[in-house]
Amino acid sequence: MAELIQKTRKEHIREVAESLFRRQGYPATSMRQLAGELGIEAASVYSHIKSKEEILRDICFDMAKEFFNEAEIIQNLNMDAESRLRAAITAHIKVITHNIDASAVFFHDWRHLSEPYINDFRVLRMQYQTYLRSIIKQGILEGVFNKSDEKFTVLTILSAMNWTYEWYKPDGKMTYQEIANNLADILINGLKNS
Amino acid sequence: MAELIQKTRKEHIREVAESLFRRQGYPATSMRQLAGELGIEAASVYSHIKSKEEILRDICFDMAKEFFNEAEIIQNLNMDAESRLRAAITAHIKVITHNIDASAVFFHDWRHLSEPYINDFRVLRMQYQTYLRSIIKQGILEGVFNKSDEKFTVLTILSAMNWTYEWYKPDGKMTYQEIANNLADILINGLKNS
DNA sequence: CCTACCGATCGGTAGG
DNA sequence: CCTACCGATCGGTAGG
Repeated sequence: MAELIQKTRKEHIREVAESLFRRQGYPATSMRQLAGELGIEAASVYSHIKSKEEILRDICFDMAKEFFNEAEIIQNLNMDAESRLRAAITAHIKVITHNIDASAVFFHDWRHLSEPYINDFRVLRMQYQTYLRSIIKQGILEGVFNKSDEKFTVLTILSAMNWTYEWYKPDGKMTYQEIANNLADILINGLKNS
Repeated sequence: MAELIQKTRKEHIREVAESLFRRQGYPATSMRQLAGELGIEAASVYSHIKSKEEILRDICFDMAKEFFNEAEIIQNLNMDAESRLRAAITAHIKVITHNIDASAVFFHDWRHLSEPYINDFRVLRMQYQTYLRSIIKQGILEGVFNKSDEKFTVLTILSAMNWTYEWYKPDGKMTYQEIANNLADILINGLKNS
């Protein structure tokens, strides 16, 4: 029971932190401000967390986990490259739009992690690029994607997807599926052999 | 002469600040650290600038000016939509890659501007989107781009372009023209009526 | 461009 | 979860 309450409180801290970090960035957000929005004293926050960076760490690595969970599902399905890329884009946009504050922190503030965490983070990033690259490679083998620079292609796909957190509004007129499909239309069409 | 020296020193401060802000972000960079890299005392920096935020302001609005200078040239040329979009992408990538540190600050740290500057900044951003949108509209009128959501299309183009500062290396194997052309190939091909 | 310094605020701890 | 507090550091100023 005590554990249940503590977990809920910690999740609350996490949510408020995500919102503050998103709006102001990690370094510009103080523990006093975080505590203020929670309605407690700054020192009290430390009953639930070890340090300010622990919060950032949790946000960054939990987000990474979300992306990889989706990636693993897609990798284990039997699909042609075009369908797989569309599925990968949809899954990626789903994770971003369903965790919009955490996504902003994930993309912006990972560089404020200290060693060795920042290095672990960079490794995960590379692995995710490798996953996307395998889809592009499959498409080239299938003869459906043109043979442009694979690394550049992956970076372009990531670029187009990752900026979504900057403008996506949960109550906007586009659902995440519509965003993903439009994005997939442009990117897949753009990569196709004509 | 005194003015010339002062101007050079101010530019030096600006360059070092761009590099530090890029690596650490604006809030996480202290004036003492900036002074340290310049080889002077923190208090001495204030002989050349009024405040820390003034440096950020100069970086952000000078970058905006660069983007708009290019945009104005392109708007005044007589071109079909496809060529105009390619020119716009090339110009945009040129500005980013030629000011790689300042670009990172521009995209990351504008939100640490105070009023009224942050609002001015947002207005400029909207104007730039309107400019890109006019190109998309032209393309739809010409029947070369498909009739998808214009706002979304513009945001996608900006997304794909703006992430470049994250991975571009001046000594990498791709020139900025190659990046721009590859990007234009994917985006224009992706937007085309088939 | 420096020394000397300001008030404010930072992340975090001790001890209850 | 609080009071009381720590040493460190912040952006910036006075006065030369």
